Amino acid sequence: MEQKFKNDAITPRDQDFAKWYTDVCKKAELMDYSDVKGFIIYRPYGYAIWEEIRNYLDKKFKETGHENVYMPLVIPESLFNKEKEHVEGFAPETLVANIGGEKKIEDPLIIRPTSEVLFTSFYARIVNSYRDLPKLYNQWCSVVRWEKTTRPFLRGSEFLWQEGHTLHLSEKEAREETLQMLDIYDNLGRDVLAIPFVKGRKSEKEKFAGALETYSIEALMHDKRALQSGTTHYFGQGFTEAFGVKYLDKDGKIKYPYQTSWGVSTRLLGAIIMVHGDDNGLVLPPYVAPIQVVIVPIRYQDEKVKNACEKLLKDLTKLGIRTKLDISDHTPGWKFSEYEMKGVPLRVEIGPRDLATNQITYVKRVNNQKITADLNDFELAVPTLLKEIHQEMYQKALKFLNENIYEVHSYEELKDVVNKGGYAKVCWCGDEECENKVKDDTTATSRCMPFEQDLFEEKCPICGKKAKYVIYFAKAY
RNA sequence: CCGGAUGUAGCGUAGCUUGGUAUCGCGUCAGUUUUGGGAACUGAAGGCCGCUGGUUCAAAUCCAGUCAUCCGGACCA
Repeated sequence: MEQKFKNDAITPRDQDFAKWYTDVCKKAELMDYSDVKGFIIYRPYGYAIWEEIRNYLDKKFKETGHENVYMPLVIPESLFNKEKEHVEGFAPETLVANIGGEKKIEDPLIIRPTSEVLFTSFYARIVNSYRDLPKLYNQWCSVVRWEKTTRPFLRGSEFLWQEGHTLHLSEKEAREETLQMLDIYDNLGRDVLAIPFVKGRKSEKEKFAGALETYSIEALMHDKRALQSGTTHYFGQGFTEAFGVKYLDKDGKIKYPYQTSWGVSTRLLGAIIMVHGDDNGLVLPPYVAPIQVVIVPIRYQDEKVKNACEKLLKDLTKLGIRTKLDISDHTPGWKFSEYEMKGVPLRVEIGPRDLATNQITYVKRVNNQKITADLNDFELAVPTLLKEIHQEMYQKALKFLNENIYEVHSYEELKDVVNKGGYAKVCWCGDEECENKVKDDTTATSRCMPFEQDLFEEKCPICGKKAKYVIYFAKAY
């Protein structure tokens, strides 16, 4: 049996994690490669996951007063060059168009790697009065970064994301916005993706080009490497001054607004795969799963089975549960494996044997637990099981995260932790030199400084100077 | 961008050393019997051997270049 299906088997997760990852991406039909390096095809099953994330976030954004807009794909190079730090951060990875029709374009067009300058230059034209603020804009789009090393979802030359860009009257309000959006991302993990994050502020070295402060949520993958999963930035007035965004305030003075930006991308799909997946393939958290429940009939030609399946499909769909009834010619065993690989959270088996006692069999993808229950109780049972599955997945991931955070007290310990994987929680002096040293010695980088700054050591274990911040170091994607 | 590996049907592969028109399995299609953990039999279809150029009477095979993917490093969401 095992021999027979060797060809399309997924590489075992702990044998070769990278290969396992790409196997899952392709075999669960999330994506495919295109003809251009780093540009992937989002297949319906993968794209649907992104749509669920988008639906959830879009609702949250609107609830907090944001509006969607759409900005152009291209930025004139001359405009892009206006903010020095920002340009220096992105210049090495831009794709530039300089031919239009058959003529050379004198001011070449940069395919947006992010849209700070587009938003800011637009804001410069529409913001004149304190009455025009705040401006709370967001856009769903794709951006292009000319990456050297690419991997599906984790690092692409083009990726899908949302980018929020806001302007505020006061520093306080802008800082609150930055943290509010970070919380929305954190809640997305907790309530939808079943992914717990480590969150906090980035060091000077790791913050976004042009930002005064960057915050991030960081997930821990199964191979114990960190994945930056979302960022929010506080810009202060750097961009608004550079682009001349100014308004006349109540007091008759000309002022510059305070700015933020924030984004999450299709990289989250990578996080879902690498946090929850196992040797049988994908394991999807119920609230983003394109198919939440799959009904596998056994002996579909049996009238009783057919009727029960069709009724259940109809009733569950009516309840708003994304349900699929697979009546294809494959054997039940094939279907079991197929939907396990595709990570469907809950499977329902209906056969003559079940129906004889008016029962159905539920199987949870996350732990393969089988539950036999009365057919008529589905209305309560299915939503309850989905919720349970979500909780179990979250708790499992949380346990894994907590087991892989280590407070370290010496440099040897720090190196040890990051080398074997996981977060080293360090009392750090704040000097970039120490970050560089860790990176040189281990390739690990600082991830973020948690909001709870309970220093547990006097001295920085890297240099021996006075410790100022609690910070996480880890090897990251 | 640097180092290593790979590219033959939808997938996994044989053939390459020593040039002669491509092997096998899975999948696909048709039919029959099947169906509680990846069904069986019979028959059929499916190939610019990644791409471009060179050597040769002849290239999957030899040579050069190029593109893509994977792994490791440097760089970044």
